[in-house]
Amino acid sequence: MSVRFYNTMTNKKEEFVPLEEGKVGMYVCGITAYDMCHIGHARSAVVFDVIFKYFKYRGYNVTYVKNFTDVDDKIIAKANEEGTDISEISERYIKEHNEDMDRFGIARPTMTPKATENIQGMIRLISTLIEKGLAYDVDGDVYFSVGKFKQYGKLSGRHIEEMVAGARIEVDEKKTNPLDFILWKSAKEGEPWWDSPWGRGRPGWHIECSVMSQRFLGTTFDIHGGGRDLIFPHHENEIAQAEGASGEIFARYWIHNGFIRVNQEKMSKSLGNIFNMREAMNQYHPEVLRLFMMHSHYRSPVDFSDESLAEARLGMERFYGTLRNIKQYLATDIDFSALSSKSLTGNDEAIFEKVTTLPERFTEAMDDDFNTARALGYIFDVVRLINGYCSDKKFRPTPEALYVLNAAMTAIREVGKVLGLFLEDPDDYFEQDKKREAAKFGLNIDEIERLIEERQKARAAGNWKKADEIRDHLVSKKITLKDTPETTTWTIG
RNA sequence: GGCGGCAUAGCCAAGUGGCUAAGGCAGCGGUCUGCAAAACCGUUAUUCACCGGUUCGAAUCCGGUUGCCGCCUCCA
Repeated sequence: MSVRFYNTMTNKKEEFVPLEEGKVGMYVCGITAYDMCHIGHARSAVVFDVIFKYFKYRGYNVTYVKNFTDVDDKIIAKANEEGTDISEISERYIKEHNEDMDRFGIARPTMTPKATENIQGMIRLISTLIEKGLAYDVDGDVYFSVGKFKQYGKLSGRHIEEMVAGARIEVDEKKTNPLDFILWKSAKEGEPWWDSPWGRGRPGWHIECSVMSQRFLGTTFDIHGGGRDLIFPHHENEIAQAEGASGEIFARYWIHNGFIRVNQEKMSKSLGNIFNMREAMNQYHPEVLRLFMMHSHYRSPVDFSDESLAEARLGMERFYGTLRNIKQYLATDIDFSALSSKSLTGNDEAIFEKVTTLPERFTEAMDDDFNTARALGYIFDVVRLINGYCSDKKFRPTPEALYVLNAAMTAIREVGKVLGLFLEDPDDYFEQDKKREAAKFGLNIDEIERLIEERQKARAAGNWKKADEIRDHLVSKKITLKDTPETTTWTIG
């Protein structure tokens, strides 16, 4: 079996055959460093983080390159606003980006090049394009001549003539064809610049990705990814630049993630419905946000709302609840180290078989276009199975049972690691959750625990009326109690 | 105007030619519990927006209709 996924270039699911056996070269368009990251950036990061981790899980040696755009109009505007230079702005937001992504459980890519570190490579590529007659220089501005690249539009399925007729394109006197895009911009007063054969200026947006991807991954490489909105014009232009210059195929497979929506609308700055990552992480555990995203296929749009996040939180509670349960059983001093799967019989054996084959089902789901939703379904199956196993009246924590539970935990953790889930200690997870929820609802944890203690005394005395009064009071504050013979635990929400 | 995507139970969401249409949330009945909660068991779509067609057979393929969304301008 091999990994299959949807290739935007062909609009079909295809079997993935890497250029070089056992290796994957992947380039993903990163952020323009001029503002805090929002959950849309987080989704893209999660999608490619999971793909990165999954290829590694499948035994590939992956080189994952994700760039930072650190020179651009918006960065310049912000720098001018603050009376500083662009590097201060970009460095600040790259730092914020890394902090957010780390907290989100996103593994650092193999390489994270910056545009400004690759200006010479861009100048070389632009020069080649001019030599080949695919680009032209007008007063220090260099444009790509779209009409000269026969395959223009092959990724997005567009045709040059139709786009010209489409008319929403700004008229620029300097361009031969209104669809031509800029490769090099001449510097205006007060803008950062680099020397070039066409005078002082800076690169256009698209050129950096053509250069950096090929620099680190080769002229032709395996996978290029990014958000759906980058298909046109960004990725189309990257192809034109790279393939126009080299005459060879640029990226062999294209992966694009779907968008985050809010109330059925795209989340965008112009609509003012942006949720930034940091804010979201204060409201929900990063794993809850990841679970929410992975609940849907990576190419589908997902609707971001309090309801959907609350549901993801409940799902997370289910996973961690089972892991906590297993952890408690394993904390006893029953020794199961001498056992092997051969020692198991009957139900123990059947459950063991089912849980230890989870990675196989997980792989089957992920091999099919990174189907995280189906994979999660399989993990939920194991959770239900284990909960049933433990809650059976005949269940006893025998060494055999603990051996099975340990295998279940190992299997869940193994696949969870690829998805970036279940990485917390279950008790820590619930502790964090409690604090976060308490802060959200303005509740005082000490006060709650004092009331619970008071209720415990009433319960011990058989004063059910008082115990229930206290519980009702807490329930009205969204606090749920769970009594066990010895103690009472509680959760919010 | 051009290009593309989506439509599956109360909600979220897999499934893209053939076993009983995954899984989660919510609901209902039961087990457990002082009562609850959690957990478990059972139950909840003869049916996959609508209309035609292809096929022995379609949620899945084809054509049309309706609705929603994205891209075509910076955008993950």
